[in-house]
Amino acid sequence: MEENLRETLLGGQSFSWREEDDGSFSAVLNERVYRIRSIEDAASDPFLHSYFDLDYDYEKARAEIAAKDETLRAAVESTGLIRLLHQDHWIATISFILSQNNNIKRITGLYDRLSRRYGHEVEPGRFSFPSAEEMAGATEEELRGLGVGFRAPFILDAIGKRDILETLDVLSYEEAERRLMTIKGIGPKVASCILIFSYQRRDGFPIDVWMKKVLAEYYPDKDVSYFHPYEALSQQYLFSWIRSIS
DNA sequence: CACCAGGCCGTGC
DNA sequence: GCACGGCATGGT
Repeated sequence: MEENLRETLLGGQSFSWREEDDGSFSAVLNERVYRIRSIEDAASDPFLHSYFDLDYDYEKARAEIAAKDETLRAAVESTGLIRLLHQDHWIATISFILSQNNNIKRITGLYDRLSRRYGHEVEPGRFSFPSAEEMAGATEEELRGLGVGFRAPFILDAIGKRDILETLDVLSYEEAERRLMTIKGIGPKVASCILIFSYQRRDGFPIDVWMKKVLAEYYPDKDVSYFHPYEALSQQYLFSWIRSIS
């Protein structure tokens, strides 16, 4: 089966990527614009090599997930190969604070507005997502004016507690989650997304409104340990699948 | 008009 | 500990 780059980039892990009219994908990351057509384009670039987690064997993981049960097999076969991105901590933190009680399309729009307002232009018309320092002068009124709504104070709290993000790598999942949740607007679901998509914690298992449906309907008598050791990747396949058939 | 979206917070019990 | 209402905004 083939690489599903669209699902990896646009399926809710990241809000940095745009699909161009010619079918390529582009994003402002690492102080430049990246444009790629396929995963092969990432192999020669050190930043993208890490970003796309190219050293992990996703074919093997995918095969083992598919062998677990019929639901996972259907999810894996219908989706193709998806990866878990290795994103910047700050970008992931703000992105998933924005994500609560929101939809992917609108999250992407808010991400763009924050970039245009507080980031800097690395190419004509292309703005970086702002660093915590670039956002440090933001006010609640300003943020609400961009449309973030009730998430404005959460973003301000994250700005003030940004140093937390540099302390999580050495911690256990539970301790890292606990520390992330001291930031307002970060609960278990948002924390799990940050830890998976930015800290390579493959044992996270985000449960949002879509996953509640999947678990209730297909795994009523199971708990998360059932998906071990592929909790995060299994979740991502199930998330993509349930949305595609709903 | 209602209900929903990659939920969380504050309150009440 | 768990249940519940509220929450900004835009789409259906």
